[in-house]
Amino acid sequence: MNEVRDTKKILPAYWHILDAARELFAELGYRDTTVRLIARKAEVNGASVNYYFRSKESLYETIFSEAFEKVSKPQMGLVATVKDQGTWEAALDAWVGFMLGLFLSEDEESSLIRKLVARERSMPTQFCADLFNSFFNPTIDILRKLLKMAMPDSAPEELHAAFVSFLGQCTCFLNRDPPWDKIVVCDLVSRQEWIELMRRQIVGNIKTRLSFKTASIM
Amino acid sequence: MNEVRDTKKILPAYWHILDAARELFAELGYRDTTVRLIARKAEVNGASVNYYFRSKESLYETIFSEAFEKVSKPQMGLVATVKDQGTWEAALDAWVGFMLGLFLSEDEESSLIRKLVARERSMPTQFCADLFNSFFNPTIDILRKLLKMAMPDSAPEELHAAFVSFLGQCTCFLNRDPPWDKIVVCDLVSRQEWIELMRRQIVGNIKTRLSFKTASIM
DNA sequence: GTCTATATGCTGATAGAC
DNA sequence: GTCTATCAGCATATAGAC
Repeated sequence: MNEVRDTKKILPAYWHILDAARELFAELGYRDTTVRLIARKAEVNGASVNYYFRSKESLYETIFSEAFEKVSKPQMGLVATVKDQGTWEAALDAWVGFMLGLFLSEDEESSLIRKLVARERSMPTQFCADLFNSFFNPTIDILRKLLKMAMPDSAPEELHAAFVSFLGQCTCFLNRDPPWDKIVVCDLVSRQEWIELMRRQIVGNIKTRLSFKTASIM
Repeated sequence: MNEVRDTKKILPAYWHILDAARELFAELGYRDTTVRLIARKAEVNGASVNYYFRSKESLYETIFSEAFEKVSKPQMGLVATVKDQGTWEAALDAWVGFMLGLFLSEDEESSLIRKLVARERSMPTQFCADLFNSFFNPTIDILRKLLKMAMPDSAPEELHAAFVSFLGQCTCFLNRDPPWDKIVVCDLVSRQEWIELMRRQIVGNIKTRLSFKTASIM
């Protein structure tokens, strides 16, 4: 930790570049972010970017892996929830809450993740495979398991339909460039209340359907 | 009609450019599609592209408006369904079926629309506003009306949550660049069966919830 | 109408002075 | 470590020969 702080004092340019690049890659995507733009925003010389980071590509990789390294920890907590809890309901609540928190929160870390995932979804770079292996696949595998617990007697294609339904409702918050932001966010309530409302909406769908089924049998 | 065919004979280069550009814009997006690529694919000289179409931008506009002009007609049919039908159920079925058909069908016309919308959602061009005015806003306004009919006593934010839920489940099929395609499509059934399955999944959610509510009151 | 040649500008990256 | 100057490459677009 002290190491990091010391380096910040010794190499301010390095950190300025990293901060500027993070913001620009998130805002404009890999393609439209130029080395010159990064240098100007970081208030350093253009050549410094390639001096500290070998290339634009390697700079992106640094920012990319750093961002998803942070998020893999709370996600592992979700796996624990599944194992400890006998029922799927609480775990499903936690899973949807985790995803909505990641894609709807406004804090810097969540916003960065959301924007990077959104960019990789519509214009994948060579690092998209890493995103899948280290973050996305493990996360959605949890959802698959939970749905299998919730709907043990359903056909594979029905399980998959429920899976896509959940995923679609969570990932629709990824793209929020204007004018699309007007559609998926809600000005009527606070952001935190909106997350809660959507969580109840998404999880409520399956809960109601399953309890309805059970009620019909009885 | 004969006019068009005659022009195709007289100006084959014009149509070759249009065909090549349509495919490339859909596949690579506006930014990554270059005039040189279009010319090479159309097997014409590079200067011809700017000769027939004033600029790359104006060529994109031609393809863009042409694509969404075609799709506005069946969408108007949906408005008629809402007015004729006393109930919201059939109209909601039709609405979701229309969206899924547009975003999950493999025919050229649907694929083009889907890819253009996907590109405009993640990296909007100056024509994104047109897309909203002529196609997207009218279409989702129908959904808003239908949900208001289905849930007349719900609070505005609850209506909006249901709205986002529907939209999310339909729009998750927009981005299908590998490896994301593996997630939202289903190899277990035919594409047409998958559309039907998802339609029942999406509409079934709200139907069950509402009938459950009604059953609880009784 | 179709071609070659070229203008102009931006990209990532680097060589070499200080 | 930081700067200026510059490279090679590709972008859109156009002028002018044929």
